[in-house]
Amino acid sequence: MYAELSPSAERICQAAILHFSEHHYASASLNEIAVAAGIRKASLYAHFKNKDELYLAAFNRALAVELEHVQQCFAETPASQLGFHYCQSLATRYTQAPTLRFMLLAAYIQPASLKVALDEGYEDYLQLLRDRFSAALVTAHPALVPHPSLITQFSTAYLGIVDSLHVKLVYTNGQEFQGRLAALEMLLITSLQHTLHSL
Amino acid sequence: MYAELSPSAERICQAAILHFSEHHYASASLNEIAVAAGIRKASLYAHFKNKDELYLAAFNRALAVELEHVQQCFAETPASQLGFHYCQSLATRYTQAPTLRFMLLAAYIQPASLKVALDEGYEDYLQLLRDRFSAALVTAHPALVPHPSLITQFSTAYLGIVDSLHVKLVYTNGQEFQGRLAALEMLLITSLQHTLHSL
Amino acid sequence: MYAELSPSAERICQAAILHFSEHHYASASLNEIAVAAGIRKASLYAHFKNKDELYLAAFNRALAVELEHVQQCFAETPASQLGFHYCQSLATRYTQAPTLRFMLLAAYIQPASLKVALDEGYEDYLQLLRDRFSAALVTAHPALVPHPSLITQFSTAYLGIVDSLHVKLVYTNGQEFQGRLAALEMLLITSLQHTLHSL
Amino acid sequence: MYAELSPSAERICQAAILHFSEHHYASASLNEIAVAAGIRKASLYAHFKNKDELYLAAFNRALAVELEHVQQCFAETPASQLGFHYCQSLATRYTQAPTLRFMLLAAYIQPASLKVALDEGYEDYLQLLRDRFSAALVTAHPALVPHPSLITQFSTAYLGIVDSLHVKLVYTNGQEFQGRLAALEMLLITSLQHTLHSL
DNA sequence: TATGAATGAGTTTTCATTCAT
DNA sequence: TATGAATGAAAACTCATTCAT
Repeated sequence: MYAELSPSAERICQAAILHFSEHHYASASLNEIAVAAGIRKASLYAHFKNKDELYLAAFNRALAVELEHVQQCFAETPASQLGFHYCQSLATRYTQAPTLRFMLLAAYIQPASLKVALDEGYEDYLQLLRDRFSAALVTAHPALVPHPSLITQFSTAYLGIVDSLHVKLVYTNGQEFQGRLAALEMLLITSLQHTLHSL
Repeated sequence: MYAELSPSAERICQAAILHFSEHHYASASLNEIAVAAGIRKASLYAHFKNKDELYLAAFNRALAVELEHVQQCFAETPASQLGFHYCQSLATRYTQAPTLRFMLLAAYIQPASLKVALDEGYEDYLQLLRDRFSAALVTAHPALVPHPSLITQFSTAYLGIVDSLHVKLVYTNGQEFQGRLAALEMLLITSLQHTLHSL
Repeated sequence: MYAELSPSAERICQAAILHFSEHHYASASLNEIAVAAGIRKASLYAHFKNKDELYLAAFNRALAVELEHVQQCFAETPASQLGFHYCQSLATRYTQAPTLRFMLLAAYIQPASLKVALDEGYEDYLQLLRDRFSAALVTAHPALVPHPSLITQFSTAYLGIVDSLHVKLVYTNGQEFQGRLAALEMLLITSLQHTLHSL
Repeated sequence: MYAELSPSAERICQAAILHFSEHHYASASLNEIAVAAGIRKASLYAHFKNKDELYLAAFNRALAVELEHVQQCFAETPASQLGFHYCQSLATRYTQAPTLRFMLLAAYIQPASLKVALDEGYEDYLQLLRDRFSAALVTAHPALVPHPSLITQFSTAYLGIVDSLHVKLVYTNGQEFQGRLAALEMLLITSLQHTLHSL
């Protein structure tokens, strides 16, 4: 997925993730990242060609961590939960994991030069979510198997719900998160029941 | 709602809205705004005390425009549409109206010094949406009137859907917007039918 | 001594004196002066050609006020006081009269373009002091009349004492002013006695 | 007394002393200092965090030089000179040593943010002068030892004389310096004789 | 006489990047 | 691999001055 890094580069990357989770690309300071990593600014360039490359490396690392978290969430819950365990995890994760904050920031506000690469990365994240949700959906409700368009529709809705929750986290630091989650979960569950009934 | 501006200040404000819709606060350039408005950088300061004040003035203008758009959308459609006409309008509006792009950017990524003012503004926007949706909901389905908690739940879900669509616009410039809208609309509609049935 | 000014110009001048007493030429702001005078910055130029001219006008006014104060001090005290009533007055005057603070600031720190004019003005002030002190000295001690060089020497010393007190005011806001005054007055008085004895 | 500086920082500091001796804090230009030191403006910030820090560093250096000069002057003259060798040295020193000009300017006109530090520095200078003068006084006239209040009074007067000479240097570039020095020295000497006689 | 608007020149400061060591 | 020093470019902001009204 991404290049192996030397221990020093790894340390820089961690500092960068933390910094980039609080300052978007343009207002992030390489100096602060370097100091946080225990080196001087000029030394960064021994590890990364420039700001773009460091940003990308940090993003890929953050992304990998979040992908792993998705995997775990879906692995440790029964299919009947339909991905809402992951939704539930987002609130505390957002406050505790800079990787999530960084990934969302990077997905929403991109420097033009990195737009393509960042979009692709975030698409990977969404695709994984879609796959896991779809799998859980058909496992929990095998009756849907003959209706792939319904599966698509519900998983598309699920992705929409996740993004909606992300937004709540980003712009209000999580207030009212639970209310929105409950309302949207209710929507999906009842809609699903309705749909299953009418099959 | 906001102070009247002189013609020059108005021109600057329009240029600022356009610029701020493409560059968040920290990476926006007063120089570029000035040039776009046909004046020199120093002349800005005859109209606005500093970057913060210009940003706020531009934000309030953009917000007013978006509030007006919400009003119109809900006014020109039957209640049975349940706010989905507004949702539908978002895709083209996002590409054509810098006011919407700016409002979203300002709501998601805020300079610390303006956080409170910007949050309040965006809350106004959300509150208006909630009010209009609730009104349409009870108009279209009077049976819900005795169940205020359901009204709250559906309108909370509606706001979540709107935010979710915003995100699709922001991070992919609208690709797959229609798919997400269809899926979430389906969710709400079927869930609503289900709920109405079981009353 | 200086041109008559219109009432508006007079008001500006007063505001300028106050402002210049707190900010030396280079860091003074015409805008602040204008606002303090109740007009806009551009209107200053209807009364004074530029910053230099306003500065000079204000200086000349301040100087005139201080000259008048010197006159009064010497007029209202017996010659035997030998100018120490004026010295004594300096401490409270410095805190209360912006004219004194401005005159000293302008005498010590001058913009190159006004050096000559300001120096001349301050020389007038010193010359007046010298004249008054000399007059008092010969009045109090007629025995000195045949020794003009002694009169010169003592009045030169007196000017030195006044400047020394000014400095104490300028750089420590008057702490220890009384101590210095007492010490220098003692010096002059005993020296004078000694000199008179040996005539 | 103050931090050791790298050779480059030292060069910058020298340029700063020269510049600050001619322009007080607010009207000094970092650009001119940099150019005088043979570098570009931005490079200053590799050596000093900001204007304040550079100013303070330069001031401390200038102060140290002046303290050293005081030491030397008193060391190389017999006590009977009573500090007037130092007074004599001031005239040429003022024209030749930017350190003296800078120290006086910084003592009289201070940026608010540095007031405390600069005052302390200048107090050190005055204290050293007082100590040296007192020592010379009692060495030359042991009869004063039992009268500490007289010693205080004469040294206070001495400091007043030094300040008075400074002023002459500052506001007239030294014209009439000799006259003032002679007059004030006469004052102190005759007053001292008178006092000694009457013990 | 007053002023709103405009501006060129200047200010301090930050930053990503380079390069010799 | 690390870094001190240097720098061009850019940032926000201030100011004295001008000019049409």
